[in-house]
Amino acid sequence: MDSTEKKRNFSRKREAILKAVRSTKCHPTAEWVYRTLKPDYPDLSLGTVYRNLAQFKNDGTIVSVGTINGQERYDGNVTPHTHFVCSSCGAVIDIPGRLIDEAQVEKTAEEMHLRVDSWDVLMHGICAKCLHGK
Amino acid sequence: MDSTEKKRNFSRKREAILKAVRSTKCHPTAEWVYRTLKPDYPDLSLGTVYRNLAQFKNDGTIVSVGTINGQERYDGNVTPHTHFVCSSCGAVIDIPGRLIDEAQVEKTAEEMHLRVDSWDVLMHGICAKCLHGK
DNA sequence: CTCCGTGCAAATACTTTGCAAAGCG
DNA sequence: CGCTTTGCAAAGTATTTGCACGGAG
Repeated sequence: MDSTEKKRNFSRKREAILKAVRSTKCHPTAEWVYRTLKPDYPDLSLGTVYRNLAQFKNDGTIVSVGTINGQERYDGNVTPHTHFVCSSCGAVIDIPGRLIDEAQVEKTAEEMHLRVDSWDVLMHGICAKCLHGK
Repeated sequence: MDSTEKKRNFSRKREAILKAVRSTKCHPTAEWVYRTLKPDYPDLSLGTVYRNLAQFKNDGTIVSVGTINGQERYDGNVTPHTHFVCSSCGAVIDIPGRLIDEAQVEKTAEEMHLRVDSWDVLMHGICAKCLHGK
C-alpha cells in the first residue's frame, strides 16, 4: 500500500467500527456498535467507539441521522436520502427517492446569504411493524 | 363532555414558558427559557421548564427542531417549515417556502406501509453572520 | 525513541424524576 | 377538599476527556 499518502489513521478496531456502521441498515447508536463488536474485540472500550464515530463523522466518512430518544444515530450511507423515524419503536428506515427540489434549495440559500453544505429530511410516524400491532 | 371542558392545564408559569417560546425566533433550549424567565419568576426551577416543554411538545403545542450540540431546540411555530442550522455557531434559522413534494411523501408512505404524521427538513451549513467573518 | 490509538475511569452535560409543599377551583 | 403544579435535589443517561500504557515504524 502507499505508505506515504496514508496517515496513520488506521487500526484494526477503527476499521471494525466503520465496517459495522456500514454493514447495517439499522442506523446504529454508539452503544449498538460497541455491543456488536465486543464479542470479536473483547477489550474494546465504549470510549473508543465514541471517539472513532466522532472522527468518522467529522471526516464525512459517516453521517449522523440525528439524536433519537436521546441517542445519536449514525449512517454509513452518505448518499443523501430521507429517513423515517418511528415514534413508537424508534426504528429508523431509509426512504428512497429524492423529495427535495435541489434547485430551490440553492435559490433559497443564495437569497438568504447562507452556505448550505447538506440537508436531510426526517419523516416521523408509525412504522409498518408497529402499525400492524406489536 | 361535562363541565370539565376547560382542563386545569393552566398556571402562570406554564403560560409564561409557552409565551417565551412563541415570542422568539431563536428556537430556544430549555436553558434559554429558564434564563429568560428567571428575572420575572425568581422561584422558577429548571425542572419545571423541562416538564412543561415536554408537555407542550407532547400536546403538539410546540415542536422540537431536534438536538443541536447536545441540546434540544424548540419552536413555537408549528407550521411546517424548513430549518437551517449553522454548523459554526449553532444558530437555527427559519427557511420559508415548501421544499417538499407532499404528494410524493404520501405516495411513498403508502408504498412502504408507513403512517407518516409529520416531516421536517434540516439544512446544514454556515450562516450569513459566520460567513461574513465574526 | 516517538507517536498514535486505546482502556479505563472520572468527569461533563443535559434531562428526568421523587417527593413534600404550595396553588387553585 | 382533591387534584394539579412546582421547587429542590438526587438520580439517570449519554457522551467526553485525562492519563498512562502498548504497539508499530
